[in-house]
Amino acid sequence: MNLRAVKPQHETRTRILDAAEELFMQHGFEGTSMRLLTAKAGVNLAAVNYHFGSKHALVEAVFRRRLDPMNAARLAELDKLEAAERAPSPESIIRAFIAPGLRLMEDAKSGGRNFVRLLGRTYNEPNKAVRALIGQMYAPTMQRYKAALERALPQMPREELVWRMHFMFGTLAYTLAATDTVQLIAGCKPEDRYDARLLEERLAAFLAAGLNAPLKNVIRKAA
Amino acid sequence: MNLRAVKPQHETRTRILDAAEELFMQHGFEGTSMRLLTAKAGVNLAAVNYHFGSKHALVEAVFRRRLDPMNAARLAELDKLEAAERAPSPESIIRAFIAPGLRLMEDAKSGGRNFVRLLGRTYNEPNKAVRALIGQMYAPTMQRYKAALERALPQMPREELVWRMHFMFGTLAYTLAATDTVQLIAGCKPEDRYDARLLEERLAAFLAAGLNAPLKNVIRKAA
DNA sequence: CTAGCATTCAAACGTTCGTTTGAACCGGAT
DNA sequence: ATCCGGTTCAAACGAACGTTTGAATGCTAG
Repeated sequence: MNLRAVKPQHETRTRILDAAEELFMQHGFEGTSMRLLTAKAGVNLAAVNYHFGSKHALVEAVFRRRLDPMNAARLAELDKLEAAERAPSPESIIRAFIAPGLRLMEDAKSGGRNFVRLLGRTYNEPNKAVRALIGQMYAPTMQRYKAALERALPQMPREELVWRMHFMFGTLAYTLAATDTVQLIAGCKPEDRYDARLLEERLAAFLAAGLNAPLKNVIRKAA
Repeated sequence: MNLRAVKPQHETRTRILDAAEELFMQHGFEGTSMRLLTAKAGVNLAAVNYHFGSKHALVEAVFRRRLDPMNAARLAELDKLEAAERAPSPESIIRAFIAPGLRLMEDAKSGGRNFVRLLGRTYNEPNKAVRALIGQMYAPTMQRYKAALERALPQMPREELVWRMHFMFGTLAYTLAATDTVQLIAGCKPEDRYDARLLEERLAAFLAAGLNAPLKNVIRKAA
């Protein structure tokens, strides 16, 4: 009954998702028309509505395909970390969070890099529905990491920690998006742009230092 | 001859710019139609094309109105700093850079806050023309700050500095955009959300620590 | 008072958008 | 051979888009 199902099952779906990933990254959601998208995917114009129902549902599917495994990986890394040591350092927690994203970035062939850049962009997406979608997909992961960091930094005021997590999130988002705006300051070797190992070292060093920054004026004024 | 020019000169232009600032922030460029925009501004549909020429030219004008003075302020602050002390600290340079943006954020009445959030979003704007526009507006400022930081951190490899500036830029952009995505980690007192003094302390502490992070593994691997 | 100019206005332009439709197509089961 | 559910296809839908047009309007200068 499902001999066909083995090979080309949902092949059209996949082709659409891949094309959408790339085009959404390049032109944004509203900037990508169904005609351009279906042409790139090599499928009929009506295929998106047939397989996904609507353009918005396609957007949701694009994120769900990658984001669910990615957040699962983040939680798994944190589980592993907390099982290994009783009190993981802030830096190791940071690494657990950023590693899955960077891993996806290295994967250029299957489109992971496209998705990572798309994701970086979408943190600042104007469209409310899209932002809400991302927010609810991230919520469980963020809660667990927040709790882990609170345990790792018991002396830090909760409010300050929230802000520093916010800052970290911004750094990661902007770095992953890695638009050509980077050229503003330019000067890095292009071949290093996508070296995830190197980037992880750089990010982890920067973020860990920022997260552990002395509290100085902050404490007094926040009180 | 220009009695009219004194009071309502270009009043329509200003109304359009203000409305565009707010709507672009809320819905993005492509998500904001001319009809919605002109309705909000209380002007005729054709007014945008009459006064600005096209929608894209309006986008450019929106940025130019705020960005040119803001970058001028950044350069002025750096001038003042370098005149006052022979070797300004990295943190003081950071403060000089972020202060003009934060100052704009405090100004809720004249729409400065709208613009700051719009700007934060636009660093990751998919539209190539818009990104190029922003890039060229920022280029001179970035060059001067890069040079200043190189002088303040002579021991840091140029390439590493570029990355850390990149990280800083991301943090700032994300923080200014301050979408409701912040709610992800939530927990901060709402009234503090727009306290620029407090936010400057938090940002400066975080960024200075990140910028000064120990080089550790980075140096070896980058070499 | 009137001629001239910048501005505003309602209406329409042609294009492109996301979506829908109904027929055509294709294996596998009856 | 026949039917059938799942899928693809060309064509069309109405709506919304950015822009253009040409007449109306209001002010200023002569």
